[in-house]
Amino acid sequence: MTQLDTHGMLRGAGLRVTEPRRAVIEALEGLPHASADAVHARVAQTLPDVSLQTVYNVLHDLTGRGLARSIEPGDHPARYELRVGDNHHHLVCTHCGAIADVDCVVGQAPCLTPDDDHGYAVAEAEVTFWGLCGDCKHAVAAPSPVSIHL
Amino acid sequence: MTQLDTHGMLRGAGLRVTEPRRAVIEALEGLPHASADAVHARVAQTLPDVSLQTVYNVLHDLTGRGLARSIEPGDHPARYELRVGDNHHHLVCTHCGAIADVDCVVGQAPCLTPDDDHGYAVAEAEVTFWGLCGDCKHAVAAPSPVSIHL
DNA sequence: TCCTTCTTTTGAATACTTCAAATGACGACT
DNA sequence: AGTCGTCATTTGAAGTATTCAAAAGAAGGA
Repeated sequence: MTQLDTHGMLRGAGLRVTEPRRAVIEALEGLPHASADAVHARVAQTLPDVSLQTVYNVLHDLTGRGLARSIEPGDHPARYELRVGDNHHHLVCTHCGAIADVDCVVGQAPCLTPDDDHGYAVAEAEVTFWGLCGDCKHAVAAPSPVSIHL
Repeated sequence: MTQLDTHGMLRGAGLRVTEPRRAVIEALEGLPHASADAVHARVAQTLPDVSLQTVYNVLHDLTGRGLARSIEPGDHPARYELRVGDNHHHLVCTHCGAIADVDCVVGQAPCLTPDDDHGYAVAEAEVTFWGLCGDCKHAVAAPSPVSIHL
């Protein structure tokens, strides 16, 4: 099990060390690609009084300081992950919103560049693969007779 | 100016031909990458009684029948475009949300196919380039003294 | 022209996220 | 160890983009 130095992470980023913040980081470690709501539920297991608003605040602080990254897939709620700095992309399930990491086999940062930047100062290339995850693949393709009558 | 056969487009897709629908298609022709709100404003110039709800309905119908495509960039409102069927990507301004088309990307092909699909049935690879558009590049980098005191 | 079905309207509701003011706690400094 | 200023958290509400639902209206095949 990777030992997280939550204290060092926070202090190194210039943030005060508090229980809610440590708990959010640990939640993200256990739940990669978790939504704010999922993080809140996980944090509540050990710190029942931490509000959802605080989770949003913390996630905002973490992403602002580069300790976390937010993923905003289309119409699904935002997800958060601790993997920052490495160049990886995501597989997103169009049905349930589940996310899996895809490592960029070509290695270094933006593996793609536009042929015409239209005057934009391009900072990042984001690749999202849309599809059905293992569970939804079966659920959607072959719904049980019961589920039809919902 | 390209003459749009709105009647043929709608009938060909199995949709009834109505003024609001023709107006939405024409709005998208004049405003590529427009938001629902922007489409509504444009439509209202000729058909003031068309509601925003109707615009949402029409956009939903058009995307459902493959006549239009929706782009959902992070936390910006959804945008719509008539360009469908060709494989192109987008440049999105992180500051104002402006969108420009990118016809093709140069770089390593492996990035457009996941090395490990994690059991997903991948349907599409979407590439989004994030950056600052021409206007925002200057506005953000060198704000005028006046704007600082807002 | 009639009639069925699809569209549009109106009004409200939802989900996710952010804003704001007051209370509370971290930690730099003494 | 104690003080104090600044930053965090809580509480409660507001906001934005979008969707739901029921009733009235229009398209177009027979």
